[in-house]
Amino acid sequence: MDLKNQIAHIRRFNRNYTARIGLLEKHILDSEYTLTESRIMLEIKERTDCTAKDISEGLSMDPGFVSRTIAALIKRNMVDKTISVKDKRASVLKLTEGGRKHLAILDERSDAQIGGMILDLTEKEQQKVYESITNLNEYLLHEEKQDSRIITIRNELRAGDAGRLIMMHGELYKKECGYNQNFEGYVCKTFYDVLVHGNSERDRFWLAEDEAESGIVGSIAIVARSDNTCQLRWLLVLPEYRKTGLGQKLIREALIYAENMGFGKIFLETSNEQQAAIHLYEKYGFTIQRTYEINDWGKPLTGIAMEKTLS
Amino acid sequence: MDLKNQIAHIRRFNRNYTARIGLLEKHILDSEYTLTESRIMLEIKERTDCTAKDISEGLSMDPGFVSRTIAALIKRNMVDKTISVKDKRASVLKLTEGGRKHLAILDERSDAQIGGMILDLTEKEQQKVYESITNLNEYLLHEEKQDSRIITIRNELRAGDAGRLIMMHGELYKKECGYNQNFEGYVCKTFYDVLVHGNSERDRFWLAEDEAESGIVGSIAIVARSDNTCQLRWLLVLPEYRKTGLGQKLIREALIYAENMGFGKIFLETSNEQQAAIHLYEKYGFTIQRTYEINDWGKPLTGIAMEKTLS
DNA sequence: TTTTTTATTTGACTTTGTCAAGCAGTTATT
DNA sequence: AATAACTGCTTGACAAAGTCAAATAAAAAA
Repeated sequence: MDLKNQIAHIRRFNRNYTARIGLLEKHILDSEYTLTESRIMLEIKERTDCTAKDISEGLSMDPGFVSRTIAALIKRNMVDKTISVKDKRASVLKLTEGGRKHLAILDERSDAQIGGMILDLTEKEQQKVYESITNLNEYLLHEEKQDSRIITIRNELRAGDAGRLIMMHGELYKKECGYNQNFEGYVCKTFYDVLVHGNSERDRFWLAEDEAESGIVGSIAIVARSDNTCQLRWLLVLPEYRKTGLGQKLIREALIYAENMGFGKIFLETSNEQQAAIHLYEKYGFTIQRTYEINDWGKPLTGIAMEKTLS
Repeated sequence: MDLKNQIAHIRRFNRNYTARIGLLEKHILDSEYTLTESRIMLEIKERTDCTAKDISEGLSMDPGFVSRTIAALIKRNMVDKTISVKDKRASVLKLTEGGRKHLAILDERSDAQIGGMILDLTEKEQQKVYESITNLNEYLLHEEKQDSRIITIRNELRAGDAGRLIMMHGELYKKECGYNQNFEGYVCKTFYDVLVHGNSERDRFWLAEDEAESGIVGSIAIVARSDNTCQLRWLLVLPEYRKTGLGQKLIREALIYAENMGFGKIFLETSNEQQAAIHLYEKYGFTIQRTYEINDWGKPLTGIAMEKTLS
């Protein structure tokens, strides 16, 4: 991607977007209070213990201008001012009941406008808009991604999921362990086995998805291997989602299911490089049964078979 | 995804982004000419046969104000005005040499600013920014995606590619033909075969990528099946990229490679539902050798084996 | 304590934007 | 063709928004 091209693309977007948003904002905020007054009230509402300085810095306005505008708002009984306890030069600004009411009206109108922009989009398009905005927030504005990610887990395996899980395995194990494409090929085989020769009544997948992003962020599955024995497979959690308890949650779900389905034994296979996972498995009652050599994945590895008796 | 939440997300972005961009713009455009003057000159530059009305509408400014500002620009020799041939009330505005020079300087500065915003991003992040902006352009501003998509074809199969191709096959054939997951499982098997048991010297992949989007948009591969015979596999072009000649290009690349590698015969397998593909294959010299039943993919299909002799 | 810095205010501006009236040319209607 | 309605632009009179410099009083640093 050509840098020059990219810059032009961004600039064009900036011009159009700011024009559009500016117009909307103007249309909405311009009521009996001027745009600037409304913006200042908004700022007061958003900040705790807001001072005049906060506003002039936050909205990059002239301090004198801010001072005057606030004075006018106080006169019109939209804002209250009390001298700060910490610093007797400064005053803490608060909205009055009237100020809050006014903003509530603007809020509603603004919500309606934005709502109108995304209402006729399909769910998928809305998702894309959300993700795009998150990206720009992160990369252009350097805003922290808020941490309140909502992860949902679904059981149904949909078209493309198998491929995506293979892709995730291939990419991740390449990146983190340096495995070669034999490994991805091997994962293909495991999915072939379960999709074509599996037992759809007893096999089950758990796929974790982040509500704010498209795609799978974590997975696990139970595959029946005999009447009494099942295998735990494809435990994977994307790096960004580790240390959140997601891995444990997936294992717990899988174990509960395995017990409920009446399996007496559950086993899994991993390698000596997956120490974090092994500890997790041990925590949930798996013990190492045997080890073996793996030489196909680009470097010598020790395969580890673990097992747990179910009640 | 909660609508209320989404709206709040967008609004927060709007506020921050317009504030940021507005500040940048102000800083840059505010030279010896005021922001408004520069913006008007920009508008004149962008439009062909720009009139005062175009500007007042395009930038949503008061006609009177525009008139005065233009008069000032004319006086300072940045803009020329000639009475329109079509309408003697209106005047066509053009930039003078000086106007163009001035804008060129601003352009450079603006480019530098935007460049600064994306310079310390990784290639992948830049790609994400580009895509995000394209999305917002399309979904929020309803700008047409420009059609000048640049498609590049690479030969190297990277980690995750196999999984992605399986995913694409699974999703697409489900959506377009209603195939079930046995099909995706079957595709897994084919990738297992080539990744683990294939001949990396003779097998080859062509993966088409859109420069402006991440991910693969089309694929094809040659797999050696004997010394003399190879198979054409995984021809796929995403719906949005069809009718662009991409499919043909992929086939041609593959055929040229097959000939150069000294294969005497090339064959492929498809089904009766892939009529468009079959026509393409026939166009490139493939003929139907035999047909057979396929009953595993969710509905009865006729498998079709095609073959072509290579010189 | 003295000096410097900081948060705000005030006065004197300039720039930007708005509104209404008017003029000359264009289009529509009778 | 004559009239009316409309349109693109201009102008005057204002109002709003924003800037700059100086002043004040409290806080922080030397």
